[in-house]
Amino acid sequence: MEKAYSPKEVEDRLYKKWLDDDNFKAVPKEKKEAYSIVIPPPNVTGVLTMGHVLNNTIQDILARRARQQGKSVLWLPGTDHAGIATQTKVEKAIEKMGRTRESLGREEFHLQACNWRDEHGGIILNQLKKLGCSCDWERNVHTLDEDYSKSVLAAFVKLFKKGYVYRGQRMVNWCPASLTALSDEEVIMKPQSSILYKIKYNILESPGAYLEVCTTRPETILGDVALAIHPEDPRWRNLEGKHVMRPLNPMAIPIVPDKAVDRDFGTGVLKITPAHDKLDFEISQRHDLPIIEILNADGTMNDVAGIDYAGIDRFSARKMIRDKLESEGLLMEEEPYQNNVGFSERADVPIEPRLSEQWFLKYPRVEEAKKVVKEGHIKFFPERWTKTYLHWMDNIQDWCISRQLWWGHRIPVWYRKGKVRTDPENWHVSVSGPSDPENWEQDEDVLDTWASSWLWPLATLGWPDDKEMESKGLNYFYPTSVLVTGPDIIFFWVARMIMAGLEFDGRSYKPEQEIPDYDLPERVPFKHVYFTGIIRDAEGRKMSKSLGNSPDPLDLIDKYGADGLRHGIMSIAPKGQDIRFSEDRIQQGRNFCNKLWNVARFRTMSGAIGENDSISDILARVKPEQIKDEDNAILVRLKSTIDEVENSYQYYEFNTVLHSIYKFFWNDFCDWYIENSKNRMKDEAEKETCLAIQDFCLREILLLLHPFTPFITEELWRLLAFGKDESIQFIPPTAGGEFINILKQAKIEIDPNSLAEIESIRELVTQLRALKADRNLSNNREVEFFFISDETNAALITKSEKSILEAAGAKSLIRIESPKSGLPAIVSSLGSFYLDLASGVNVEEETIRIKKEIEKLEQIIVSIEFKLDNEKFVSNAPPVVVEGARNQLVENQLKLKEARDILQAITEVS
RNA sequence: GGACGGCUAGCUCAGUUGGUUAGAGCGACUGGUUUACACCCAGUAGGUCACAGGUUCGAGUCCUGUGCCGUCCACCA
Repeated sequence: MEKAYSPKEVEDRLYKKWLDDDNFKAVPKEKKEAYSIVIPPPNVTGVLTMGHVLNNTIQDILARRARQQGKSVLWLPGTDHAGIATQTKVEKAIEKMGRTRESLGREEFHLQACNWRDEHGGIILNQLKKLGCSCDWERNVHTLDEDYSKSVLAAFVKLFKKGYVYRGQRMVNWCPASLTALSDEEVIMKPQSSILYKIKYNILESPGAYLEVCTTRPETILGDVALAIHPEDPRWRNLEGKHVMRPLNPMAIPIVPDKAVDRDFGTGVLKITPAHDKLDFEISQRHDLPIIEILNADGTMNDVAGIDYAGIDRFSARKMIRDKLESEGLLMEEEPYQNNVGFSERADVPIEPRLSEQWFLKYPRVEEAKKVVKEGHIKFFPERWTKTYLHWMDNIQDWCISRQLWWGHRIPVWYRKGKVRTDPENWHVSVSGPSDPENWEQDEDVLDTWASSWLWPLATLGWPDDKEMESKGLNYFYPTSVLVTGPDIIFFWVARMIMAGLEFDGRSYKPEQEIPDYDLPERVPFKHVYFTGIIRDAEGRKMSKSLGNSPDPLDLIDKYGADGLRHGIMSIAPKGQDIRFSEDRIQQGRNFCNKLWNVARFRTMSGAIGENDSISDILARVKPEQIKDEDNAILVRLKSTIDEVENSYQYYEFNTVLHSIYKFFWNDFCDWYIENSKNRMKDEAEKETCLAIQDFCLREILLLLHPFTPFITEELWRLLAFGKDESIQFIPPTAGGEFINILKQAKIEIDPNSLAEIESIRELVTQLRALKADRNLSNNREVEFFFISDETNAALITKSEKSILEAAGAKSLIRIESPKSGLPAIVSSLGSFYLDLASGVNVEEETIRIKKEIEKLEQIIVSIEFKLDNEKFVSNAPPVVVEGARNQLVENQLKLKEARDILQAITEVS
């Protein structure tokens, strides 16, 4: 074995072997419990980010843990076509070749996009393999696959037939860069520094009189059709029914009363531009006002805006209009103003509210979707996200599902050629299209990407095709066990999947029919949702490509190994809290692997590997009469570690799981047990038992660690010959509940008291080491200690003498009756210990040291006495606590006495 | 405006139902290569648990309020 662990070769070799052996293949087996996870599909053309690393490491841990526990595991991988994002990328690529989307035409563009996807796509899947992800790759699904597309269209058709899908002219969020409508969720509000302009509108009926109107968007004056005032605002009592002159493209427009106007904002007068503002549109509907569009789809002004502005970008036009208003004396005032402007999530440009003809979805099963989460058929981890979820569900709005893109699932609606499209009489809606296609033309739009991914758990398992569902095991694997995702897509994806899951599962309920309670748990798409934290950089900023603050995970794998990366990221991933990334932690992950490697290396150097095939083989090598306190203690700690791990998994507390294992492995096993065994193994009689206990612990450590660091654990599993040809992947760690029994079968009784004894020995050793280190004697192994203690402790010290001498680095421990004068000393729970110093002690320093100790002890004693003197404490606190306090008092009083004796002994010298 | 989260050692964070003297890793400092590991070992220093009240025998932990940081939702032109 090499001195340092080198992951590269091991990882590539083992991953290939796992694939060759079909270890990740999901097979429905009626007798086994199913465990299933569907991957949150990454963008097909995306590359791995730290967010993916976290998210997928968690899924892999869960999948591997389940596999160890003998469950039949499905981890289903796949990718998302990511409509806008991918189309934008492809358009840019085409642009470089001097072409445009339009010049290619729809079919050619689609072909190009597929080529581009096939070329750049799938990179991320290979990156996941590097990370060690145990997905069933044969089941890989892409949202634009033929079967998946059929599911998407089928869902649309079903919802249409139930009346949940409708077409209509509505105010939508329009992205002038991508030239498509967006859902509300795709709009991000950003605070902006704008200018609030106060503009003069002359009142026609009262010459000389005027109203002042505030706006941040003076260019929309061109589309004004009215001014609105609050009907109960006393300032404008006489204005109802009068008119003002529109300051640009002059025309008389009415003043209308509407309660939607906020009297307290600005001047209390609102200009109405129905075509370009949501509220204005609603007001215009109430007052039967005309709608004047002044913008083109791409955000430039149109012909209606007038010859001066046509074709000019909205922001340039704003400046021109501001100047024009000023020159005409209509600009009363302008002041800097902070307001929120909606931006397109993808294109990052201000969106335009725009009136357009779109497809909308009224969400199905909203009430049931709330119920399943409220009643715990779906559990969120951490639980607090349920509140966010329910709040959104309570305020749910219809979903604009059509996109004016070419990359996606084309809406399965056909219109009769030459007829009015708005009349449903002329529609054909089906998955396969009309039988006489020559008489029809298909809707040009595609569906929102989320309107395909909301079917992910169902469609990847073959829904709605009976044969597919059968072969893919929908009945067996659905509902999936857990969904692991970020809270940022709780509305985009999680909520929608829940509704889709409840609506479609093969059985049919009419829309008005409630799903019976007993059926709800069977229809949810997943039972648990684990929300990860968001990974931030050292400054706390969200990692993003544009900031360039995200490290490339492959570089990290290269430097630290996949196991190191996984270990590092999991050690800093608290439950649902944002994560501040630092490469140091990944380095620690690598260091951990190296430590593991070396302890195994030490094991192979300590003696031949014996029968290690199974627990009983290992334990058969133990000679019960050779079991020492150290063995007892490490076994007790191993048991409690297993218990802690089992418990933490219940709550998805991965960093706690890892921390428990880490502490046991590093602090207890390596730093104490192994160090101690070096001495013990010199004795041939003890050696065999000691090695067997080492092997038993190592075996369990590897098993516990395997989900986190799969490669190195598998490698060592083979090197240490645990299980002849069997992979570690399918072996469960010893269950906490079985632990004692398994030892009993090997005739090993573990003594729980030994742990406390060993702990006090370890504590003593630490104090003795410090006693030496403070006098610059760390390296001197020839020192002698004198000690004073009672019979019980003296017996314990004698029993462990060899360990103590070895660990503390000393020649002898000599029991004495009374304090030694002139020697530095410490007070431990096992008695007071004096360091025999040949050269004289620095009395002054020693005095300060021991006085400090005395002071500390006195403080402790005072606080305990104070507590015990309080009758309310004695009568109210649980007896265990009171008893504990009394014991402490006695113990510390004893220590205090010893400390005072030491002080006296020192001062006697001087 | 509403909701949620965070504030504990220089840094990053643990601290599960209130109960010993508040912990870990990193960093700092001191000392160490006797054959597992310097990606290591031993030791030291470092904390008014954001602040103010309250409940309690007892509060980092529960309650109320305040401040700062962050996220989400809504949005007034």
